[in-house]
Amino acid sequence: MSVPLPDPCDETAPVDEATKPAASLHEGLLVALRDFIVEGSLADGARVPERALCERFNISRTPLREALKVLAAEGLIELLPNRGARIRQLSPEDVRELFDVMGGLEALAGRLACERISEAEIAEIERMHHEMYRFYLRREMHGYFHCNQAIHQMIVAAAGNAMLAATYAGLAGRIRRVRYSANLAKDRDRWGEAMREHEVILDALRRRAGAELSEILFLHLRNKQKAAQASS
Amino acid sequence: MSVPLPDPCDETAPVDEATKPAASLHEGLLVALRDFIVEGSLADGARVPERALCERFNISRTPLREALKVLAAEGLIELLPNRGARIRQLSPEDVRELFDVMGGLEALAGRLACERISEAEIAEIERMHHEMYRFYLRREMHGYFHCNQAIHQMIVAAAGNAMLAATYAGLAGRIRRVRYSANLAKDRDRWGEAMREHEVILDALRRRAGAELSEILFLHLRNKQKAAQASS
DNA sequence: CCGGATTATTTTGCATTCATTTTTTGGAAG
DNA sequence: CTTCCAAAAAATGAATGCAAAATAATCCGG
Repeated sequence: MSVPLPDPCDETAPVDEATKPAASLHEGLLVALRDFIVEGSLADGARVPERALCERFNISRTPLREALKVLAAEGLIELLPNRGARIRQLSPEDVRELFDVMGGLEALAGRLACERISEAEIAEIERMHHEMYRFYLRREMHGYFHCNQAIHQMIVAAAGNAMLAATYAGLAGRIRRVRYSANLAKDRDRWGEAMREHEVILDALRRRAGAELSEILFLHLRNKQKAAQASS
Repeated sequence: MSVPLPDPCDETAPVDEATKPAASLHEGLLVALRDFIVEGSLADGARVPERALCERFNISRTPLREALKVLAAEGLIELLPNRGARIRQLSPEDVRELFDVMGGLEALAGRLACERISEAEIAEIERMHHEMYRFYLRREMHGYFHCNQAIHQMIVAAAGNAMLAATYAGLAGRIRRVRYSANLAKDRDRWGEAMREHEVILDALRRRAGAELSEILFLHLRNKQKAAQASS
């Protein structure tokens, strides 16, 4: 009774973020296709078979092509005029650049996180850190990487900046195809070094030393990049 | 003779970057539409008239809708299921977030620029700086802002990181609709302060003090944000 | 005269269709 | 047997068509 006119021009915020998954068919297709590509279902540099994907997702070419255009804008695929799409393969130089940008964004995340992170959030990151440490001691790569990614993700989330999170997620998706995992196996020293860096990161976060954390995070990513590059 | 089979999978690089402008109709439309929106031809929060734009650009709905999807992915517009697109209006919070992310990216740019910038590039930035100073002395806002943007752009370019440049450009496009210009007029102190900050930026760049420049640039953007916010 | 429901119009989303371009296939000449 | 060229086949880019949803307009009851 208090809202007789549900003003049709009032779509500013009411969209429930929790209901997002089922937003629309296009949105769903986009997510599905992105996953399909990021998961590595298509070979690196391979052409994207339009027709096959239409059958695979049971849709016509129109929505598929729309999704393809978006994915191209995101940098996951590239469009060759009159020749369709192909999985974009990142050159070593591209990967280097991506690592640096992600380093810059994580540095920013660290700084912002120090300004607003709660004790509870720090505690959660500490828990994850210790879990990661256990994996490190047992030399369990898979678990270690999972925790590692989770920690970095949590720092980004703790920054409380949606634009940052979105930008970061976009770049993370593009680099996911690059298997920079499994490289530590050949480089035990790097693994230990990374673990120590994480100790320092956590310490700076606890002290809420923004500038310091920012610096460490960037260098941490730089080191990660160097390690990945060396073993590639 | 050495290449009997022009391997159809070898489209890695030959695409001439200089010939890009006329890449394809879709690409052209995308640029045109983006400009059309960024330039402010559509009111903030207004619905995007699909049909009208089709006539405006003399194309059918299919390519237009593709472009719309891409623009939505870029964050310039938002898609309401079954209700079309509307110009995305940035909340003060969004703007705050954007400024921080751009600050983070410029901080990164400054750091990277210090690693690789040439004397010639520094000299060019210095020239622009002095030109900006002249505009400052004469209180010519328009020219001042032009130089200001050019300097920041040059620092990003000097970083020599295409991913960074692309990411930065994307965010810059989104914020262009926000008129944070003309705010210095009401705040002479901020103007002088900004000018002094630019002196420090240039100094750090000359000394190639990466971490220092990084810090200054981020804070410079923070101050810019505060000034914009205060006068809004 | 106003409010609410019903119908008509417009708009959106997707499928289908058409014109070009590209790629493949076939064949003939060298 | 290779190479070049031509025609067939397939794929791409864009326009049109059609069902469903949303918005606007109309009509009827109070």
